Amino acid sequence: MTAPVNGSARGRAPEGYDKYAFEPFAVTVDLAVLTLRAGTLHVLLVERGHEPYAGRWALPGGFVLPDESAERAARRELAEETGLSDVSGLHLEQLRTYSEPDRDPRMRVVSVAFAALLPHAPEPHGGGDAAQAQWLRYNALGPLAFDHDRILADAHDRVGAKLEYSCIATAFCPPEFTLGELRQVYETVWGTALDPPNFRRKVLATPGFVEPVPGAARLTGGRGKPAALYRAGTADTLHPPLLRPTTSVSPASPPSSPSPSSPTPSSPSQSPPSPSSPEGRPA
Amino acid sequence: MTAPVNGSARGRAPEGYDKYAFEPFAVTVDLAVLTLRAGTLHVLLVERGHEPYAGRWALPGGFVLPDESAERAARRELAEETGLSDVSGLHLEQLRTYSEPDRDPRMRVVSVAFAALLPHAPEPHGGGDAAQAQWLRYNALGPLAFDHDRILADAHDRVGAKLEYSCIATAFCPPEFTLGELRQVYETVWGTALDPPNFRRKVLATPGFVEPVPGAARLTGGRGKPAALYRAGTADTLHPPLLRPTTSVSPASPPSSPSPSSPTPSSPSQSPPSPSSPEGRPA
DNA sequence: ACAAAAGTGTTAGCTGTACACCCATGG
DNA sequence: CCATGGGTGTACAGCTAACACTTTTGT
Repeated sequence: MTAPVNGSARGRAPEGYDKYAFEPFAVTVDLAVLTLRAGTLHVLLVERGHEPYAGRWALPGGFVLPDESAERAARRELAEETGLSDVSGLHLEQLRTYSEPDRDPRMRVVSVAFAALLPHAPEPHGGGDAAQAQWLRYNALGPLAFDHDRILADAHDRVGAKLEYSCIATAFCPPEFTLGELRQVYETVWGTALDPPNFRRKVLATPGFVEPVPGAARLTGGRGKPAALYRAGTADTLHPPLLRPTTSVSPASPPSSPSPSSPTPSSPSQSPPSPSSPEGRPA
Repeated sequence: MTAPVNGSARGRAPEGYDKYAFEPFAVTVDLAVLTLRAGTLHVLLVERGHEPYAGRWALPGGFVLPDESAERAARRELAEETGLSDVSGLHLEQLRTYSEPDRDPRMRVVSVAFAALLPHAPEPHGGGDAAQAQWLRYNALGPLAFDHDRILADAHDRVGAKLEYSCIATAFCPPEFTLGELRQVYETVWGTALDPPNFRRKVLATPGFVEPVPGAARLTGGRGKPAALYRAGTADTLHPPLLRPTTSVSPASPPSSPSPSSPTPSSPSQSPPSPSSPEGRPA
């Protein structure tokens, strides 16, 4: 049901029932804003200036206003926090809703969490207010405020899982990018090295994943042969999926990371690997 | 942020701010309770007795109470609606949260949707109240109340996707089941026929998916050779995944259903195939 | 005896993986 | 001219898909 049909109110479903009959719930959004800076995963965090958790880092977010959906609220907050003008094209994904009664000691706060993926990282808004916002390395985080550790870990899991079977990797890339940059997205989020030739073939074999920039455009990231440029395609799903390596070891096997690039996808204060989260294709 | 740090309230984050400063939000849960009856997918629905949408079928659900999480509320509602005594072992999965401001004409209702998977279908509670609850065939539904069509379609997508890479199929089966019954879960939800020998091998090759019931137990579903019985294993992920057939046709290709069993997985009044939903591994 | 479902075996074709190799550029 | 990264080719392992075939029951 959508409204007044629950255990006690069942069947009495009034027309204009008392809106204030129940203890009020605050509905907020929390954003896990992820980007790649210098080849490592970064998260946008704000420093809390007040109790509870004064001085701790927390995910940006805020109240859902009376006339907007959670998605709209998330996009508005994203624009405010990052200072970006057009947030409309950015990838925003609803993670899940966190509703434990004691997650905020002050009152009942139900929070709809989102993951946002940004191409390049503009310096955060640093709005005139007290709270400072900053990009921090995902791998070097202390415990966050509230249950934001768990939310962030869930966001990382979800993004990692979606890389396997969707095209969201391009959401981390600028409008034009090389296949090497695209591969770095996978390697950074997964914390594993990928075989460049095979990665290239996989991506190009998927119809709408990327499309070449026709002009013999090229660009260099330093030394080496100039790479061709690509734009994000129209497809949003990957067939067949691009599975993580290290996979297929069925029995127990801790996250042995034979990756030479990133040390380990160690989450900040990673709550359990969240096999219980409502998504997150393990692998 | 979890509470008072949003655009306008940023930085002022008071200790005991006015709980009633905002228009109140009602927080509810909606349940898409799925089960298999006679080889077809069924959904638990309640008939609305009042406006809006009087006479229409709707998903069961209700308010989240002040001291419980959405998950707890969902499980409580599930117990109430199905009349089952121990709902603790049943598979419950948070889908996503629906928060469009106009989704309920009476007031602002934010609803956390869940999908529940039941093994066998007890006749619904049919509690003494006015609203009657009933199992209805998923393929023969008229438009539901509110945005419940979309929620139900999202639930179906999610369950279909999770069958590919998780072991939730056993959640539809009784404690002991045959591999034929397990295969029927896949065939019914996906609307496609699977090759029994290959399905068998896939399942048995996955370590923790199912485990044989040691006693030379067997059971018959009618004619044919008696089948061995299995119990659900401890694993919750499938490696490698059990992908849907009809897959791998990359370009446009409407849901051509070459399935001899189910006619088509046609959703009730299926909103767009929801490539936009926050999960749902297409295929 | 026949139909139906369980279960075993076998094989052709595809895909992923690993790795060798060539190309173009900066230092 | 060497290191570095882009890009191509190729061969082997493993898996999937398709289907033939045997087993065991009910009618």
